[in-house]
This record gives sequence, C-alpha cells and structure tokens, in this order.
Amino acid sequence: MERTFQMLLYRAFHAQRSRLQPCLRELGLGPGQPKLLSYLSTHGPCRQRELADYFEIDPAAVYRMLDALEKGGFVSRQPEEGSRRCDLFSLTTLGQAATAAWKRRSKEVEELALTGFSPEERAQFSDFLQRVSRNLHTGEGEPS
Amino acid sequence: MERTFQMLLYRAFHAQRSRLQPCLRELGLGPGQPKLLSYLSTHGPCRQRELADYFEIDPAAVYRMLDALEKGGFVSRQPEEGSRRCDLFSLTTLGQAATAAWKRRSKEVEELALTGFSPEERAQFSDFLQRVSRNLHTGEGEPS
DNA sequence: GGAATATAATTGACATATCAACAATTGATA
DNA sequence: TATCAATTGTTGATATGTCAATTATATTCC
Repeated sequence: MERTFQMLLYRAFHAQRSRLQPCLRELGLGPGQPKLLSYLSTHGPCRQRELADYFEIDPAAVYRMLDALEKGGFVSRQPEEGSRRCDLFSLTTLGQAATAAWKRRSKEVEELALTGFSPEERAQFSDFLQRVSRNLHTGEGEPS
Repeated sequence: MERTFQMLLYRAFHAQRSRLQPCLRELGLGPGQPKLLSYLSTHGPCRQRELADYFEIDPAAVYRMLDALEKGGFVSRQPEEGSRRCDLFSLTTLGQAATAAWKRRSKEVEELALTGFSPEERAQFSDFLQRVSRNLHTGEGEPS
C-alpha cells in the first residue's frame, strides 16, 4: 500500500498540514479556519453557504468555524439586505492581520515543499493536481 | 488563494476522500480506519506505536481507532511475548475482507483520478509527491 | 538492587469533518 | 393568496485529528 497514489497524496497533504500547525497556535486559529479567512479576504462579505459550496464542506462545519471565528474577533457578521435568515460575514481588522500572517507562512512552507522544483516542474505539478480534482469531480457517478 | 500549491493539494486530497466516502459506510468503517487495516494487512501484527509512527498521527487517535476496529470485529489484539504493556494487533477474517474490498475500491478511484495521465506522467506525479514529502520532512526546523 | 528516566498506552478536552433532523425563511405553484 | 417545496441556518451525534496529563511498564544509571 505504500506507493499507492492515494497514500502519496495523503502523505504530502499531511506533511504540509503538520508544518503549518505551529502557526495556527500562534495566531489562535483552528486548523480549518485559515481557508475561510483567505476566502473572505479575496471574495468580500459572503454567506455561510457560499463558503460551504466553495470548499465542498458541510455547512455545519462552516457554521461552527464562523462561530468560533466571530468569538475570536476574526470575523464579523452583519445582516443582509432583504434577507432575514442569512447574515454576511467579513474580516475584522484582526482577521485581516491573521490572514496576512497566515499567507506569509503558507508561502514559506510552499517554498520549502517545492525546494528543488524547477519552474516547469512546478507548473506541471499544479497541472497534475488540477487534473486530478477535475477527474474526480466530473465522473460524477460511481467509478465505473 | 485559489492557485496556491497548498490549496491545490487540499482540493485533490479532499476530492479523493469524498469519492471514497460511500465505501466507508458500506464497509462499516470510519474515515481513518482503512489505512490502519492496510498497514496491518501487509506488515503483520504490530503495536499501536508502530502505526502512529508510520502514519505520523497521534497515538491517541490510533488508540481510539483500534478500539473501534476491535469492537467492530475487524482487528484482534493478543498479548505480546515478554511485554505486559503492549498488545499486538492483527486483522481478523472480517478485517481481511474489508481491507480487500477497500483496496479494490481505492484502485478504482485512483484510476478515475488519473484518467488521461500517461504512464510517464503518473511516474512523474508520484515522484513529485514523494519529493514534497521529503522536503517537508528534511527541513526539520523552522522554514528558513 | 533501587531511583530516575524513558516509553507505551490510556484518558480528557477541543476542533473540524461527517450525517441526520429540525426550524425558519424564501420561492414557486396551484 | 395559500399551500407546498426548496433553501439556509442551526443543533446533535459520532469519528478522527490535535495537545496535555496520567498510568503502567521498561530501561538506564548509580
């Protein structure tokens, strides 16, 4: 089982996650929260649903993370015009700072991960990963 | 943030995970359990510690998963010769069957994921993933 | 041998993912 | 318009990962 593609992907992902773990504590963030902050930083105020759709995670998970982020002062919610059931979430100043710090650190870890990769290899690697994601999404039914 | 290497890796990993999810329910397994079964199927009886080291996960997680697997009848524990604090875990017949089914399905999903990849591309992709894991492990200290 | 140290397993608390069920609001249709 | 259906958010249960602390056993050193 050691060399299956599944296992290799798991190992790379897991190694990267472990690398970024210390940064989470420094920033006072949970492991799943940075991606929400990053999204909010580039896509402006949005609903919970939008985040759940974009990251393909359960709305319940988004709900709890946003709740924690709001308690921590990283995001704020404001009522949405013409909707009484949805709020819009945005980054606070603290949230923006945390996002910036996170992105900085992510870049460092990315550089470490890709040490020794030529620009062509990096491009090809990105292409591979995107093709895999596409393949897994497009074959919507059972895998033959 | 969409095109960072971190995000691409996350997406590919997440997509694969989601693809394999239905199989978990059919088999009555939790999401982290198949890897333990696979390891046991090829490396024979072993301690909890060995599993935790191999997969680089917390021993506490291994403990709970093995506990669940034992309750489910997938693994059995037997006392180890000359050690009163460690038990050895092995696959039961049910565990072997579940492992075989899991591996079959994993292979299908792997093929789906790598649809359109030439043999050379597959080899290169594996190489990339392994280099990333190595890079992230060898730079043990802070990333520069 | 006995004390200090190290190792393995266990347990508790928390975060985040899953699914299921429910509530409230919005939209669509008869 | 009034009812039914769909959407959004919320909450509970469970699994698995994190870290911290504890217990029991092995090992090392004096």
